[in-house]
Amino acid sequence: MTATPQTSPVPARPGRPRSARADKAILEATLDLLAEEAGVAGVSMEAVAARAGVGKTTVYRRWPNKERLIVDALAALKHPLPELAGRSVREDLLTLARSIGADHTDRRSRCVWNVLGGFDRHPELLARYRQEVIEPRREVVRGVLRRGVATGELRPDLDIEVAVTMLVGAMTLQGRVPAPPPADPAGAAERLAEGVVDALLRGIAA
Amino acid sequence: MTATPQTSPVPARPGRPRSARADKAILEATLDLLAEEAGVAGVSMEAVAARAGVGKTTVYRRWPNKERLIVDALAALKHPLPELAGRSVREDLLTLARSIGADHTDRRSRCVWNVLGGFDRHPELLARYRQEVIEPRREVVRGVLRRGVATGELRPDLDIEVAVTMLVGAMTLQGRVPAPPPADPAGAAERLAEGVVDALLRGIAA
Amino acid sequence: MTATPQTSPVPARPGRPRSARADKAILEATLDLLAEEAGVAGVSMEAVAARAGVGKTTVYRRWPNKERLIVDALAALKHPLPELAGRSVREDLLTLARSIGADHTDRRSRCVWNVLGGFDRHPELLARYRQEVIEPRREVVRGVLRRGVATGELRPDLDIEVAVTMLVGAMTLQGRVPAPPPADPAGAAERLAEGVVDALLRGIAA
Amino acid sequence: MTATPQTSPVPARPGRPRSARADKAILEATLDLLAEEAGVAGVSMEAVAARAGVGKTTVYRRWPNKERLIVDALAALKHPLPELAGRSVREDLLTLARSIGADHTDRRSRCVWNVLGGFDRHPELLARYRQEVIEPRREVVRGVLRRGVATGELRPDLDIEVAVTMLVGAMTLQGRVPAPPPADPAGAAERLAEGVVDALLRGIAA
DNA sequence: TTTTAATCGAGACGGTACGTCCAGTCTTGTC
DNA sequence: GACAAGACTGGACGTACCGTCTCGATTAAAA
Repeated sequence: MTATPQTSPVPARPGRPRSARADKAILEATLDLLAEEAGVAGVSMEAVAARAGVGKTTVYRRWPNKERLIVDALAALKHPLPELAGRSVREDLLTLARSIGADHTDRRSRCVWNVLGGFDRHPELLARYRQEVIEPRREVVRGVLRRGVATGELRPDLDIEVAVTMLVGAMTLQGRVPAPPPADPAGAAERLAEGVVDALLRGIAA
Repeated sequence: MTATPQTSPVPARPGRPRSARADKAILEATLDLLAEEAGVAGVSMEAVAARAGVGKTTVYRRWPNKERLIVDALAALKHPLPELAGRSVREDLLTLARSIGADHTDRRSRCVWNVLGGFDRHPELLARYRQEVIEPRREVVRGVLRRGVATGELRPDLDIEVAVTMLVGAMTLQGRVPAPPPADPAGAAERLAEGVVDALLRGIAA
Repeated sequence: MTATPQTSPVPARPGRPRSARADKAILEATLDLLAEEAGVAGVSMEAVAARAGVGKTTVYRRWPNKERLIVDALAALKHPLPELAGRSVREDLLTLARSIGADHTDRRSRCVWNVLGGFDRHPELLARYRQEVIEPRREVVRGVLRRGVATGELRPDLDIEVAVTMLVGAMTLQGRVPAPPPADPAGAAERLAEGVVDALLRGIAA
Repeated sequence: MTATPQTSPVPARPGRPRSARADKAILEATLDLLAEEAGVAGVSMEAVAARAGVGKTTVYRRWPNKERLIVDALAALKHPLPELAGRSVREDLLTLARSIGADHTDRRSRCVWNVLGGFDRHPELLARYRQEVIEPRREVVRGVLRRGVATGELRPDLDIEVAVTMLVGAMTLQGRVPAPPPADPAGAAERLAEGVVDALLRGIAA
């Protein structure tokens, strides 16, 4: 039984409450700037504040520095986890592969990597990003694989972590390192997703 | 014995020749700074020049901007491509997986990603990096897979690009996204390499 | 006996009355900060409110801005006008010279000038300060001089304003412009007061 | 005999020399801003840099903070010491009184006080201003008085410091403290100068 | 006793300026 | 010419106050 209103343990902090509109405007502005040509480099606290129609103070009151702001903006950006049909391992993995692929294809999400890069100096930030954004996604994949092992669809001796990393790694890398991105990145991602899931399931050995 | 100045086919530009020592000192300084706690963020042209004991002019005479300098420094860092025994596909893939893993495990190489991130705005740089650093490595992997198909070790209908991406993606991601890196990253990388190659070869389906 | 509430011509506004303690605390805090090492520069409305244990609103409800607050604080600080014996012009002028000197010797009063400086932009403030603080003092000096003329102690053709300015100017300047202030500022002020009054009375010509 | 060029002990510092134009532009801009309606409060380092057409860095390279810059600007502003005829003490004192008066009448000089005020926290600045600007002027007055004593024009027992302070104090104060400044400040200053010198010479006693 | 209305503290708001740090360029004199 | 030194413009960084604006909680007199 939770506390009743009159005994609420969170008695509303004193002072003027923070503006929810400001919160939203700042995040929006950040994402906007991120999506423009300059990418992360185009995000400056001053620009964010200006575009959000907000004082710099208001930004700094909520986020202690640029990195933190960008991580939060990015976290707000991740596509929601997809619904899984649960009919077969193959179908579920395909759904997940597509979803992860989408997270790395669209204009704004691509720059997650830029930020992540700067995290060598902010280990606690990277940790937070991992915990809040990455792990939940990996966990879903793990769940599908575990279920597959249980139902006998997958090998009983499967190293789940390895399989997760292969799926996520392949979908993450796509469009980033290989030769000039194709004219039709979405189509390419789709084909890759299918290819990866099938290769993973059947193996590549003859 | 290299060509003496007077027989050089490049008839020796007038004025003082560029100092080879400066070139080296600058690259070294860049790598040093990269390896320090601040990572890429700690690399500023001023710091590089100062540490190299060189004027800023001298740096800018050779590299037009910070990104270019860092790419070149990083390129000098990549582990050389390993020798392949050629006895079996599995053995060769394992060798390659280890090598790629190593490229993303050690202190300095990790920050390649930071830089890559900033490349959305410098497509020609990303292209150059892909062409000079990444493609040669992918090509080696491709070669092994093609040979495997030819010898019948691998499925004849194998989608080689997909397989390359799975191998490289998995090894690239390792240690980056999953929960706090293990105490023994080198050992973990080794285990991952084996797991990935085997999963890739045999598939994960029952 | 002062007017009782019910006969008061100001029939007590509705709502909670202003706290007299707050008034005092704010003025005290201002003077405190003024007296600290940072001087006027150390007085910020936030610091005043904090030190007075009062909300910023409470300060701004009483004083419209920093200048006004500081003037009022300073006005509260001026030494009261001294009693004049009236036995001789010399004695009275000496008393006044000492009093004015004291106003410019002690730690907090010194900074009156700082504030006055900023008044070029607030002419109405300067006017108020002149009217409420300075003129009353000059008027006392004027009175003494007029009386001296009347009693025949001073020249009949004396330009009173000039004489006032000389006395006040000399005592105001002391300790401010000349080389490093003496170890014993009070003693120096005393000697200066005597010297000034005598030079003024007798002239410096042979 | 000073060092010849080739053995110069100041062998020209390495690097690009500082731009003399920038120096001048910055000082000009500062004085400009000082003279505008806002006075000292209108002088911000950003405004100075902008108006001087110069980067903020360039200002900060030369002056460590706003106070220092303003003092230097102000010092450059003082009217040059007047030539003294030397024919009589009265004439010379009158010349000096007028000069000092002028220093406190014109638009820009008035704000010297504002700045001086802020010096309680920068004792070394005040010291410098005293030494470089004020003392030279007092010294000239002292010289005239000493000469007067020597020629017998002034009392042999004259306390020179007191007389200096009276003259300087009176002329400094004029236009600052008394009731609203007259329509014709220059004329008023002239009349005050004469009145002060005469009162000083003859005394005010009957 | 219940309004009613101005007070209180706390603290968020949009701004402006501070003084610092780099990027990339330019300008010296020396080698 | 290249070199080291270092000045140049420009612009973002993160901090500190200004004067204004809500909040919820007192506090007294009026109803």
